[in-house]
Amino acid sequence: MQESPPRQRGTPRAMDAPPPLRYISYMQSGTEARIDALLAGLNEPQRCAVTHTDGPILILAGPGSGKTRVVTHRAAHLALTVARPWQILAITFTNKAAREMRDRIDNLGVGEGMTVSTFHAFCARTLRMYADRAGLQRNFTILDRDDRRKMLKQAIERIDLSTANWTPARAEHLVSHAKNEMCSAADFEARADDWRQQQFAKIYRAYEALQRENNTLDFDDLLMVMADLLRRDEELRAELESRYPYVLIDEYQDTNAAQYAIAELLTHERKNLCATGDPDQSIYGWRGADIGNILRFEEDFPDAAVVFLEQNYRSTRYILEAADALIAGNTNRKHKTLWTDNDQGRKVRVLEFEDGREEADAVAKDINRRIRAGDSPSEIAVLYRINSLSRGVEEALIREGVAYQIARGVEFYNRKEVKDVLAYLRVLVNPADEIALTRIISTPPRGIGATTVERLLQRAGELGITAADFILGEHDVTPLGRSATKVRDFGALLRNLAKALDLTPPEALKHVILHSGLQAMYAAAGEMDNQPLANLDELISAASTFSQERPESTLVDWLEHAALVSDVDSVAGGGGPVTLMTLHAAKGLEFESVYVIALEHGLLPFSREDEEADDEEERRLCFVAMTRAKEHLTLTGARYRMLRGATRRTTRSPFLDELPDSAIESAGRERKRSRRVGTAPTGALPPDIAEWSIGTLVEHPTEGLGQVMSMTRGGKRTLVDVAFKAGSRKTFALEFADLRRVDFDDVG
DNA sequence: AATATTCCCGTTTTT
DNA sequence: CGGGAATATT
Repeated sequence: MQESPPRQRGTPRAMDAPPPLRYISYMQSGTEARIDALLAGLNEPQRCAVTHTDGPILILAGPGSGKTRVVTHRAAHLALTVARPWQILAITFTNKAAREMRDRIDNLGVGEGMTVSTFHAFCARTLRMYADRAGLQRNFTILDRDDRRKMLKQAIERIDLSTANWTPARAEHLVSHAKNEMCSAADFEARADDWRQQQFAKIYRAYEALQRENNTLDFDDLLMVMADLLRRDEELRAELESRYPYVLIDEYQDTNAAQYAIAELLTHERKNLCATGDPDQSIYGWRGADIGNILRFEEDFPDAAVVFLEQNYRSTRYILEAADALIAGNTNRKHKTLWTDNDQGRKVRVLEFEDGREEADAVAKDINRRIRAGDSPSEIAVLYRINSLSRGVEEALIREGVAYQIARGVEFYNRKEVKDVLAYLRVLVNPADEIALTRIISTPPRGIGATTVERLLQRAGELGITAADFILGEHDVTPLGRSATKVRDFGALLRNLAKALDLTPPEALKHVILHSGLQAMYAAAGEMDNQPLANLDELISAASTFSQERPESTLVDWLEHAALVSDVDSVAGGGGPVTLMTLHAAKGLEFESVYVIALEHGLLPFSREDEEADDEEERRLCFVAMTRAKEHLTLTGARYRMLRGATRRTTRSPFLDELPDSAIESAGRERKRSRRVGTAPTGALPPDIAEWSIGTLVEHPTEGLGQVMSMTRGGKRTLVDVAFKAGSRKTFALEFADLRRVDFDDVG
């Protein structure tokens, strides 16, 4: 998380009322020159977005349109005119985005004191600060996905439901979904209208109870509880709004109901909400993101300024044309007219192969060829829909001798050794955290097994205390049977480790790693694999960095940081190798050369028999992938694909048929006879007749710009008569014609 | 209580 | 096919 400390020297305390906004808008000398510098080199809509100050504004930013630049310059502009830096709150989804934004604002030299944070980090920090008002204990710990599953499993067992019908994964999905909608267990129970939902309501309720007993929150709780608190506590809501009169939310298309509520509540009076995003890049619907939030913005915030950033600075014309044609197939969107001044470039290649191996070989060879020709490996990426597709490419790259990295393979903080240490710290900070306790009680193995743990938990339950309190409190351990002394020894160990609570995060880590026995355990295994110990060292240095950046931070702060950060900052260098990653992971990145593989029906667009696919989201995903490419874009597929050990015949991705002939060059499988938009096998694309009328401006690949002179609606098709600027006049069947609507949307 | 074995199941995953 | 988790050994 890139947050500023809550208070900066020389600035008012966090909760002091800010000076009246108009009063501080008097500019200091030199400010005008700095504003000019901020605006230099911006295009017209970008400038609009940057100089807008009060009231709601929606910045619809196409891919490669310089959004981050606009957002950072806008924040800087606010700080130079109507606001003080510490009155600005910028919220992102990822830590990476937060860091980037903070760095770039810092470089502009006016960001001192600004709060730049992820949604989750902001909520966690605020909830801890106002724990009493939120009905929480200040030392709550944050559950990750694995922990949450374990706890759900306990919940299911506790209410004696068979886990066969209720897998923790299934329950997790439902709980997460409910929380994203801000639906508590009680709410869910109230509206459960069949037996199955009632069963689930019981699980949810039991899970809530367990969380309370363990003094934990899961990721979704951070948002839901925060939204709920802001709703209930008007005084606090108003306090936060006056603390942060200017709020900026990035990637707004990815907000869920809880995040939407938070955004709305934080800006309830002043409406100083700046939302940036792109509905066409909404790819997290399955995680609860509601694309409707951004599409409804103008209704939710009447009088909102709307700025379209449509000029693309990233990709060649061919790439942009292909991507734009694809996304035009969606109906649930805000129409943008993407354009670029960049060169036409090379056509998008569509290559089809016999099988996955051939495909992977060809991709690897092509990558090798590029690198030999002098291209930088770090500017090359291979993208795929599902992780299991990486294997074939990896093997092919190895055969070719090309170095690669997989983005977000095993996340650092998810490694066993890291979670082990964190579990120790969690128990020290929050003894009620039973998930962490049961993890460390036999890590390293100390002769305490499942049955002993069972008895321990039962005995603690009888006494009405937590298991950790029982162990720490030197209670009578005889009811635990044979392993009683082992438990007593473990209690002594915990008391020794508790010294870590008075140390700085890195020192606490060192203390725990050494005295818990983890050091010895991993050293013994070190003959085979010394990675764990190296990772622990890295963990310590990450904690040191954290401590240096925030000298006043406590162990609780660092644990929170660790829970909300998925990866330590790797040295991002230009000299890195070829990158392999999922389409989702590629969002926000760009590469000179991009290969998107496995464009096959069922894989991209992804679908499963039992679940209905969201083809529009899949199309957005493909759009996101294509628009990562700056110079070269290659789309590949295979006639036969081995998946989960079985080889199957594939069907060409319907998305390929939606790309305009003019922008692609194909090789491989025979093309389908008709590849026109209107007859794409998805059936998703009968042109929206309502969007066409006499006078509509159109573009044709060979004829150029034109205007609809008349329309005739026949039985099955609609004929349009178009007069072209070049002088010609032609009649087309709208369903089959390669006509594109040209729009001139109002800007700002 | 710790280790070997089978068996089961399978998207994407910012936090 | 391959990883994780429930189950069978020692």
